[in-house]
Amino acid sequence: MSENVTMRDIAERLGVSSVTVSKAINDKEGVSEELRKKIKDLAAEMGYRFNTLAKSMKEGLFYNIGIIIPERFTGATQAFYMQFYQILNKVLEEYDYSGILHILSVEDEEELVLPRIYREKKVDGFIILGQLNIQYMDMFLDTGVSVVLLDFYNDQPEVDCVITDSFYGVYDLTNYLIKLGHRDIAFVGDIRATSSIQDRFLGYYKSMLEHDISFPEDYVIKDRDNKGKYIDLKMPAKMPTAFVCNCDQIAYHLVTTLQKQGYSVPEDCSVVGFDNDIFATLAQPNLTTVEVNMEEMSRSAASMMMRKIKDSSSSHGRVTVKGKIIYRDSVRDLRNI
Amino acid sequence: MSENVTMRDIAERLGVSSVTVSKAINDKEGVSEELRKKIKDLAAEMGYRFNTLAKSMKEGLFYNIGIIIPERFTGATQAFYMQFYQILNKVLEEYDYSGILHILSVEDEEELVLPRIYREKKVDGFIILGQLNIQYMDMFLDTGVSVVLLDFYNDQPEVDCVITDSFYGVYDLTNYLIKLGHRDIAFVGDIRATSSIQDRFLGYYKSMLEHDISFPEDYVIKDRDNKGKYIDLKMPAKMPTAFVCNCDQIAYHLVTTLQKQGYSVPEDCSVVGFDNDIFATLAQPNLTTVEVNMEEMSRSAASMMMRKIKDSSSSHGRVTVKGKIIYRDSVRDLRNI
DNA sequence: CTGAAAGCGCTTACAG
DNA sequence: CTGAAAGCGCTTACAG
Repeated sequence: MSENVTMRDIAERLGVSSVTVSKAINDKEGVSEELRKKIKDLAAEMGYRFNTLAKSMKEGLFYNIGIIIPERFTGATQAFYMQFYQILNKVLEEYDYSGILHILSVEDEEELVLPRIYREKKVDGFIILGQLNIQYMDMFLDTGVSVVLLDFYNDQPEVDCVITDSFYGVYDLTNYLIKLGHRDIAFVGDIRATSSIQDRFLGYYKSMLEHDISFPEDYVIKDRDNKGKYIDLKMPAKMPTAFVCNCDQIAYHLVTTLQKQGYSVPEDCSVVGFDNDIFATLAQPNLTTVEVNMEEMSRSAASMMMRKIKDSSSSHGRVTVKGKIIYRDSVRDLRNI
Repeated sequence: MSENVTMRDIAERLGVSSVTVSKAINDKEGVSEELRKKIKDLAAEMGYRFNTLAKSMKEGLFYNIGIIIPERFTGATQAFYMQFYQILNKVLEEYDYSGILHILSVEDEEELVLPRIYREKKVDGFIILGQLNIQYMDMFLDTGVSVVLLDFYNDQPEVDCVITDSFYGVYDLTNYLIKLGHRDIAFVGDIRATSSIQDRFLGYYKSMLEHDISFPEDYVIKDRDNKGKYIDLKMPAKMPTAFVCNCDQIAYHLVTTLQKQGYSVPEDCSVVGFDNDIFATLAQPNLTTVEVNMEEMSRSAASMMMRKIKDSSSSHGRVTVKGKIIYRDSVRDLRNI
């Protein structure tokens, strides 16, 4: 039914011009209310569907945003970024935009291959979700397309990005542990892997410094190899009373590992995570963690992007969105013992 | 750099027509190899990017497929369909198509609101990933757009869909349990919830029938309420030696529940799942399960869709893709006891 | 092998 | 309030 009805078809049936139909349907002025209603009614009756493409052609706008996620951050066990994408997509809908996903394969990232949606001009800009290697980033920025980085940043302060407040998130969380009487606190994460893990470590470090607590070198526990693959966690010589993990997934692994070694959580060791993703509630006990506010971050990124599309010279720099500590059952209060 | 280079720009610089440029760039005949090379080189030099929109306008093709997932099947704990989407998207790329995700909200599904990408004609067809309510389905099919159902089907045999072979998958799995000496085997799943759960139940039932094993009524254990929310599992009066679960997620919950009640898996009870998703390896012990072949299913769905786009009268009906049993550690061999 | 003309379905800017 | 003309960047069908 209703194969390809155009504005012209409606115009002809009503004996008006297609310009008038366009004005009526787009709620622009220059049409009497009476005619507008007649046109809209007929459009509905004829099963008219607006053709965004034709509008795009005129305006040079595509009403699509490319969303790039490096393959490394996807896969069966990594739902975090896909969930992020989902929320981002919903927010873009509110601007009448679609988010076209592009998973950047490991090879394409290494060989600096730009995504097809770039080469074929299908999008007005790109939101990059998850840290890319530096050369790829540089190439991308060189093309001059509108780019917003989401959940990471690079060393150029003028590049627009939206990040979660890793630093203060972990800082607050570590302060909380210290307030509950913990002193022997370890950090789990490869502090060279990504800028956000680094910031989380620095938040932990600041809290420790402020409370004048020193810690041995083996209290910084590496959790992945150079390829980002998780490795076995090496416990410190002196067992800490609490572990600050750079993400919930590794916290989940840590809890399992500890329990296998005969430790109880939180009785023997407390564990906190970051992200509030599926692993936070999968872990037994459920994890105290920092919730990443994906919705708010998506809103920031989307509105940044919209401004950039309208004015490509607009620049916003780094925007930080605060997370929220979610208190659950993985931390023990050491004060009244 | 290179703001909006068009074929005409290239043509003017070379003193040829844009028709020739078009032919050269699209590798169509009618251009000398020499000229073709010159044109391609200049295109690269000028940073030319092909404008798919203009082509779309001429052809009436959008080179996008809408992928609809009901909101119910998404969320932090349900990575399965998002993973499916990801694979589907990659397969569509091979056809130079993009998959535009649309999460269908619960309200839109109930109020029969068609997605914006339908109303604004941004796609050539829809792949629906996950069972929708009947009225919505009917409305969708009534519009006449190309639709392929993925991972479910309805009662109209002429509607194209690609499903995993639930029936034989569970049938094989149950046979396997019986071969290992199990006789008291329960099924976990609401057999009215979706057609695939029903088929899984029937596969179980067929295997039981064939082996002439009867089972009490409470061996069919409901796992969710009418809204699809998981509920507490009610154990049968007589404890089975094995449970066949309709999916890995519920199998994971079952394992946890059993362990809390003091049962060991697989020593006291064996448990098998379906899907081979994240929950299969999250469960301790890891689950024996049926792997859904998302890649093969995506390929079928994509190629079906491509044929429908070329010839809207083409029809393929129900296509079944076989899964594979993945043997892990959640089943006990009862034979030599 | 090469290209002039027409058109895909809209919108913008202008004239009446 | 209403509409004729031109154009967005391509491609198709045809002529030379």
